Amino acid sequence: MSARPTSKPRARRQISEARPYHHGDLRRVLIDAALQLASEGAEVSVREAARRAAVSPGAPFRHFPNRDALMAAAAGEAQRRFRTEIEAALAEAPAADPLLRFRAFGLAYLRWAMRNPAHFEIISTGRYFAHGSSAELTRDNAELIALTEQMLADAAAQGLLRSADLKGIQIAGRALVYGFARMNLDGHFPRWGVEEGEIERMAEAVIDLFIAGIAKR
Amino acid sequence: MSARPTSKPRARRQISEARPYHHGDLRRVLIDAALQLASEGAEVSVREAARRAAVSPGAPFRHFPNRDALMAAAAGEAQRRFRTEIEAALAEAPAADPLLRFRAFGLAYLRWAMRNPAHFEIISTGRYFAHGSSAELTRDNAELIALTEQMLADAAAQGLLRSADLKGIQIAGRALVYGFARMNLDGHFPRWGVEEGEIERMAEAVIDLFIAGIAKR
DNA sequence: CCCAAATGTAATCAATGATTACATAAAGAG
DNA sequence: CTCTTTATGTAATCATTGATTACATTTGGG
Repeated sequence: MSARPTSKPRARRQISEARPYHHGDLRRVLIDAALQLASEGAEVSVREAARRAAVSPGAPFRHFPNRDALMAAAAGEAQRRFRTEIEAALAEAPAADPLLRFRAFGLAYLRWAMRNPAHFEIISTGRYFAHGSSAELTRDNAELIALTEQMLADAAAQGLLRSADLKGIQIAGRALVYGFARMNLDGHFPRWGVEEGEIERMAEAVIDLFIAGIAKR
Repeated sequence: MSARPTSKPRARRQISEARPYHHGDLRRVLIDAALQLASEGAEVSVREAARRAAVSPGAPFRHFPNRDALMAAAAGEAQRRFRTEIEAALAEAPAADPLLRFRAFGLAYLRWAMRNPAHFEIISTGRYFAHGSSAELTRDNAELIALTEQMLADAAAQGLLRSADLKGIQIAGRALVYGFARMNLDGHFPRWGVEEGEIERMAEAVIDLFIAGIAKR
């Protein structure tokens, strides 16, 4: 799947021409263009992606059956980056304290969402493609959720939690970070956008407030 | 073009003809059509709204300079209904207990959002129109926020809160309900959609969990 | 009564998602 | 190496949509 049989360029006609007939890896370039467009705040259109790839308007449809499929692929790529960042943060968090790990998860989540709002929107919104359409994305997301469930279960086992309603805590936690991230990209933090660090500090405060709320003391 | 219509029925011109040249109140009808379309899950297009109003595709632009303006007007209408419901709920809540009022606010918020997801999206998303474009909507929203701030301030004054970080609590509360509402309409509650009451019960549980988290005990 | 403003229609444009017929490059069989 | 097959890109085209412009009709004030 991943390894293309990198063939040796036997016919090197493309060097002489400014634009060879066959694009190197159009699929990847289109995905990157879509992510790029999204992060510029622009409408993501198939044609504009094709334009950026210097390719005809119909070419993308050789790689994606429709616009949604392109967006789903872009979402998959974004999700992969998101997950990488989460896991990196968890790798640095102390293995012993589930609540600290929970906190690290939430911080990494919000930090990525603050810094890549358009990518976060593509992943989360279900507006670009039907959410069930990408099995990979669904599975990937389910694994992240399972991670947090495990942390909460560990915390409960260690007697760190005030309430036994783990499901409720988990939903509330998800809603909290999701809501904060979406409020940011939906423009509900009007004046905070100016100073960059302010919003991330607020995110940290909100997460700490939540953890303090669920922790036994 | 033989018989001229009757002399001067000031307000009742549309009764005789099947479709009079002038629509009764096209502006209102277009707004309703837009809301109707949204709640059907369809794409809201100016043309479709015009189609539903049995009017030419260009007619809406006599009432709204562009699509965004129509959506902003629809959002204004939706927000009015939202606020009406919130205030009705607050009117029934006990005046003395700020935390109970806070809870009633959250419940009414989520209940409305669960039952009118498309309307909630139009209000919140900033995707149909620039959020600052409708001063009325901005002011209206600010007043609702001020309401919750007042409740929290009252609660703090009565010594009901565990933390003194009112701003943090307020943002967290907003993020919580906003996130829950958006998770619902973004399709993050996959299997819950089937049974109607389940999701509202979960909403209540989440709100209670939050209130328990911020309350002194 | 008449005219000006408001409001609707018809025609038209540019952009977009999508499809189809055709062109060209790449890969493999012989 | 040559020939065929398949993957991939182009060109042309279509329907839909937001938007604009010229024109038509109604309404209401002077």
